Amino acid sequence: MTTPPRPEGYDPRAFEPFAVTVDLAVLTVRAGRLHVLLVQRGQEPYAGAWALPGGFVLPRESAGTAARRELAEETGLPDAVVAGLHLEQLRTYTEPDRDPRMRVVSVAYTALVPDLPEPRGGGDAAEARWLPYDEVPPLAFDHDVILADARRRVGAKLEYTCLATAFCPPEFTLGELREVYETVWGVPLDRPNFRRKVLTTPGFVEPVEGPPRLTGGRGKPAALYRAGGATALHPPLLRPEGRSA
Amino acid sequence: MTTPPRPEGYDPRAFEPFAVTVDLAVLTVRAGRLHVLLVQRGQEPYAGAWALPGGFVLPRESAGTAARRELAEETGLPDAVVAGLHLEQLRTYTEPDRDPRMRVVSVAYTALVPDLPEPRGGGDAAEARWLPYDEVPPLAFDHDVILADARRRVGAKLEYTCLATAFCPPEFTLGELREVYETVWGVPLDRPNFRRKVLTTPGFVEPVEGPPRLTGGRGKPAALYRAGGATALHPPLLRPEGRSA
DNA sequence: CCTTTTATAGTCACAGTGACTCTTAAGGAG
DNA sequence: CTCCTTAAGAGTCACTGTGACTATAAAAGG
Repeated sequence: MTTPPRPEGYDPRAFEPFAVTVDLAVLTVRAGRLHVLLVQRGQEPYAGAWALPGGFVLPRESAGTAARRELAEETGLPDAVVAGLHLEQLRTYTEPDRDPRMRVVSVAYTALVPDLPEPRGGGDAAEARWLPYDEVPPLAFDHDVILADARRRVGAKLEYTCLATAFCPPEFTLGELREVYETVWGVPLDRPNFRRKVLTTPGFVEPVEGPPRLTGGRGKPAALYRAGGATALHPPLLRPEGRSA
Repeated sequence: MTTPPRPEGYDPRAFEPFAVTVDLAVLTVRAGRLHVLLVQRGQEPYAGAWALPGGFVLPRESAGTAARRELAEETGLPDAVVAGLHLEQLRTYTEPDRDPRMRVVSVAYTALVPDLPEPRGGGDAAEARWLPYDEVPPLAFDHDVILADARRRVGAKLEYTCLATAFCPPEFTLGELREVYETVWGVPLDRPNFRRKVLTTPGFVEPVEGPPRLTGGRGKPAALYRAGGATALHPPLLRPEGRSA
């Protein structure tokens, strides 16, 4: 199955080199649905297919730096947005034949962003678009697997971290925050109970002093909050049932 | 800070190649203390220093395969043990200067094992030994960081998974299982409460039918259990306070 | 005006847990 | 043998957090 090991005198330069790439699963909640940022590939292999944004790590870059650079290049999102977004290493994908061209190891990242302006293509990407998660077509390489892993991870992290605020604009209502949970988990949550839980967890959110209003829709205007200082949720906010959807 | 990006016409082979390695943080509980499997390096750089076991990923190997191979080579642990152990990808370390020789990206794994026979060196490792976690000297490369990350991750995973059984032999007592939690978390747990929690969580452990005894120490002999079918813990078993030790 | 919609307040019962006590079954010392 | 120590295992009680649910407040639209 593999080349026999040569423990002593092993010189990695003697072998065909590895390339290292980053891939990004950028998620957002838009109109009550989970969306993913995808790019349409402009080159072979998989030219024309949709893929996660990403690309090669440069010789003097860390993978995290490369992730932000590639995201900016391929999607044209504003620099301030790219610099400030929550980026988290997900997993590294190393199957020998995952890229038909050569041996490529890819470090995948997950990013959570509030609803953002439409991106534009750039670099290797012919086009960049937000697609609803459940309308995503088969993706290039093993990106379907990466995306599924990212979704599972984000769902789990909502339970025991304050990460949901990363999906919201700087100031948000508890209704918007609840929508994040409902969208990612795919289950409706009880409004009063959700409110109680969030407000009694120290550091999850803090009230914004200004006029307790904001709207455009009907119903009583909601108070505004911003993310608090806490990052972990103790005790966690468990999703109903053991469902992993 | 980095070489300027060259979005189009980028050929990764034109650059100095990356090497890809795996590093393993193998943890066990021995005599009530957390231990780490370390090897003493036989070659430069860091010759003579302690390091996590690991090595280069071969051209036709996945990182997971490489991890098991390197572990077997460098520690001489029995094949059956290496084949059966719980191995989990931790994180990938990509800082450009983490290895003084060349650009090396390392995929780190965490493994949890029951108390095992003393390993022996082999391959690049002059010696292999179990060292108590809090007596670990400064390690080669960025292995201190990897080890600390592994420890934090394992501590967190004990809360919401059944992973603790991976530290135990196939049949174990609830006292041994509790010792795993106490050792990794560094806090004493209430015996009856721990017992109640474990036994009422479906699929965490299942009783072994045989004679409800085993011993060598004093005290009432404990019933034996083996790991159940569950992997997740709902609801989780939270450690006292929000301590992350 | 009434209806609809959403936010916010409050109630009640129950499950899970922390803190604790008590009993049982071994080994060791005398 | 008896008594002491040690650890397993059974059981109690009070409190916290949560799920389910009801009620009120404040907006928009007919």
